[in-house]
Amino acid sequence: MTETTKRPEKRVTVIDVARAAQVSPGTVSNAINGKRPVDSETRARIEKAIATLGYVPNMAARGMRTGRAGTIALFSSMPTAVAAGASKLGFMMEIAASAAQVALRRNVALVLVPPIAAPADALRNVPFDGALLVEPAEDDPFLDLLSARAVPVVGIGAAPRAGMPCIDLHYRATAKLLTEHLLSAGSRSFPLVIGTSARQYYREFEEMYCTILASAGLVPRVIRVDEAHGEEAGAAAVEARLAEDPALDGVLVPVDALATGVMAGLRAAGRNVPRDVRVVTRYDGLRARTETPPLTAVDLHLEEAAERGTLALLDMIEGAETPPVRLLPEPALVLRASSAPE
Amino acid sequence: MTETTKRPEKRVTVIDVARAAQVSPGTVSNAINGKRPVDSETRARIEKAIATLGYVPNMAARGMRTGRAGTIALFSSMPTAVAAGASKLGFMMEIAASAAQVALRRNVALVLVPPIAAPADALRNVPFDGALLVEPAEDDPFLDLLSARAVPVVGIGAAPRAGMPCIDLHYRATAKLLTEHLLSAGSRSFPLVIGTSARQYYREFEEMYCTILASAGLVPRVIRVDEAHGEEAGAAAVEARLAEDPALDGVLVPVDALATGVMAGLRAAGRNVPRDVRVVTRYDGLRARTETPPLTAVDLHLEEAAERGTLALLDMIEGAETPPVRLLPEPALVLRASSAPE
DNA sequence: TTGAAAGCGCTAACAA
DNA sequence: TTGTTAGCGCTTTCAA
Repeated sequence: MTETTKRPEKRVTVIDVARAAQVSPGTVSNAINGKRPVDSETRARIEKAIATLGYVPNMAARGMRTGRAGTIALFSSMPTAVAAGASKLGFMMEIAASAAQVALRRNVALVLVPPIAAPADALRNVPFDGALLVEPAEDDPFLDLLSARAVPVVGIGAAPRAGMPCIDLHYRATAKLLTEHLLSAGSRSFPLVIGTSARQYYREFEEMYCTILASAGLVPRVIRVDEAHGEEAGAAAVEARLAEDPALDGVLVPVDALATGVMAGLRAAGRNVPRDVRVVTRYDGLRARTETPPLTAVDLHLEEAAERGTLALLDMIEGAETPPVRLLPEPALVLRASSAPE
Repeated sequence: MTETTKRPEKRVTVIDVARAAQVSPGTVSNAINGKRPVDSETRARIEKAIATLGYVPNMAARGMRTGRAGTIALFSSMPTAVAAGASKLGFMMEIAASAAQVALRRNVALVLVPPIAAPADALRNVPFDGALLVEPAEDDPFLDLLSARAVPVVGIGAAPRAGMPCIDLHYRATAKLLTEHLLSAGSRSFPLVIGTSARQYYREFEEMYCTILASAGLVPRVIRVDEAHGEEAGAAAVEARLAEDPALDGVLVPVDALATGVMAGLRAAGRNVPRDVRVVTRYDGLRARTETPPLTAVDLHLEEAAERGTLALLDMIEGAETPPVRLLPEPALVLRASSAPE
């Protein structure tokens, strides 16, 4: 039984390449990674050996040495029902598309973590060097998971915990924009419809809305509906409200899935949008654009938010200090038929 | 200098946990992974030690032993210009959302790889156990990368190379559906507008379109435009065609970015859709839905395609044999105003 | 049910 | 510019 007969075709390793190229494994490594200069002739031999043997570096082993997974994770925690349906995770996916491209330019890949039942379990074997958290709730289950991993985290929206760097999505400015738009379009009696979960997003919207209405001499009215029930909850809420307030002439409903529900409720109640009632929402996604009539919404500059968040995260992973909050351009109104002025 | 004074806070490892729980590292591993039974009392000690020390397993080390990265990658290679713009990678992202959820249920995460300039370089340090390839071109740069990695691959659309398992997106049936729809809606002179790259998608569309038109006694006309030029190319193509054929009364333009361009071209030429010209496209994404008027498109069952593709891939990774082609429900027409019958 | 020990493949420190 | 060597943290035999 000679050496040449050895059967079990093992994985080709640096050692095999080194032997074939008559150099040491360290030199092979340096030829591949360019961390140290390698003589061009030596490099040629190594490259030839790599090609001949069909060597593919073992990422896991490399990761073990370097301490890098080569990936970052994007988490989105919105209640599934809100995210699902027509716009199917649209908000998250819009961020994901940009983040993935930016990260890849720095040789890091983006891992997608949509809302799931048992995150800790599902991610048992999934390595990542850092995380982007999209509009986390304050009791977000992902937060524990991430603090256990002890990796850098950047929030997109607002920081759920003090000290977490984040890309500010300008909740207050957005609320102001929409509330004042309804006012100037002529609405005088319009509730704010938001979800029940604990989110800074809701809190700041509510605060801004109430302040503006009060100073305009109007009565604010906040309706909370369970996002988990999606569109139907939105429809039911607006129908109930119409019964109490037949003079209702607008609805500010930032969550797009609820907005679609509100539209259905108004249709069912025989109200015309925008003639009788104006409706505005926040995220300018598929739902807002394909509603009949299409909904006035807000350009949040999500693409830019994703890019900055990703770059900040990559910097943190590489050990850089990061300013806690990165600024975005101000949100801009996207005017559509649902809130045409009188 | 006592043991308690050791300063450099090192990572907590199985060894530390084992010491604290007074067991061997192997037992800690088994307690965590449940591969071997562990006495419940012992397990309790280990769990306590893990909690106390804040132990987090090192995924890279685990991956090195098990040979699993814990991720799969989703590649999409469509020319950027087509994918970008309003519907920003919509097709890929729709698949991604479903695939990510299905994969996570099997404790595997999805890595997103949108079209990029230097894929081999960008993915240098990114480990994955398998790949989904969305509508690959025949000379797709990702194919080399994947064969170098020697991981299982599943195509979504059609297999670019013989032997690759794939989820069939029914190109022929889709082409038939759209062509016959235009015919039965009353169109008699309608070109097929497709891209210039080498894709099975285009080839099968062309073939089916030509066959049907010929057997209806009509003259097929195929217009190829460079997808990289996006909407403008579509607009220019249809305007040129109108000059040659003023009787043009329909356009079959499967690529949605080109369809948007065709619509713009028709508008510029003063043609009304659908009164003068009917337009139909394939992917029922943001573009089709928000065009004015909205475009007739096809329900490709992308969600189901993504799910089946992902499951097939995971099975392959686990060593199962996979039938080369998985069947999907037949594509279904989504009728919209752009092709209303006479 | 548990322990001891080998070693996965790579990179980085040190030496030459 | 290159070689030598140690060891990252884990799982998995084999033995008890």
